[in-house]
Amino acid sequence: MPQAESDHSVFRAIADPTRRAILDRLRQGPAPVNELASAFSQSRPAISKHLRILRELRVVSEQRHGRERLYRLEPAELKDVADWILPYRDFWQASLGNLKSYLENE
Amino acid sequence: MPQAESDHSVFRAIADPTRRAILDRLRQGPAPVNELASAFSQSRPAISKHLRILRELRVVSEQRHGRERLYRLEPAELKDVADWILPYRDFWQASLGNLKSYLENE
DNA sequence: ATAATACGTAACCAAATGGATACGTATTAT
DNA sequence: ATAATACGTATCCATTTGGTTACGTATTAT
Repeated sequence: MPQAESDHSVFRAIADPTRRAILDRLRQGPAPVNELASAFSQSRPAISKHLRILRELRVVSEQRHGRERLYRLEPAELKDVADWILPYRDFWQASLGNLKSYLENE
Repeated sequence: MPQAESDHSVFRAIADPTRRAILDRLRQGPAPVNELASAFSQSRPAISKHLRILRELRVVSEQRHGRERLYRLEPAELKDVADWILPYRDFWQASLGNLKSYLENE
């Protein structure tokens, strides 16, 4: 039964490099779809699909403005990622500490 | 030309919930494959494939010990994720700040 | 009223993903 | 020497992913 339980977490959202780039761009402020599409040398529908995924996971919000749709960063959901990664921090800090000790020939 | 440039970043590695669970388990110490496999109700080869991906991205290391292979967490590469997410922190803190102001009826 | 613009969606497709089963190999137990 | 154990890998398969082109619709410009 090949079924991956279709993970709809924000981890999937940021797995794609294009979506990460979109989010990075949106950190500098909201943008309409065309601007994003022209920035990433992909077709506009492709970007639309990425935006749909980000929308459904609440990582961005859409605000219609005339015939444009402004996409805005909604970083709250990204906190899940930060929370997940936090405990690992101790580990690589420990590793760096060990390396430091080693280099200092302690 | 459907080619996603086959992203081999650590973001792909942690996109899968099983792999995240494996990493979470390894935070408590190294483990042989069978222990991991039995923990996740998947076939052992499936876990082996996940471990291969984590190995190739240097998120875990393998240490042969007799006929067992101990897998150990190597969290250094996860730092990329932490570094990427860091700038977003300002955003959701700002959002929380706004919410706080709003609730305090400022 | 008509044309142009700014999107979303549908349909389609190749490649990647994630799983299973079958098999091979090195190491330990008997 | 033989059997059991602990893996990795090969092969296969269904589903998902990420892209395309074609098309429809709402809004603005002429």
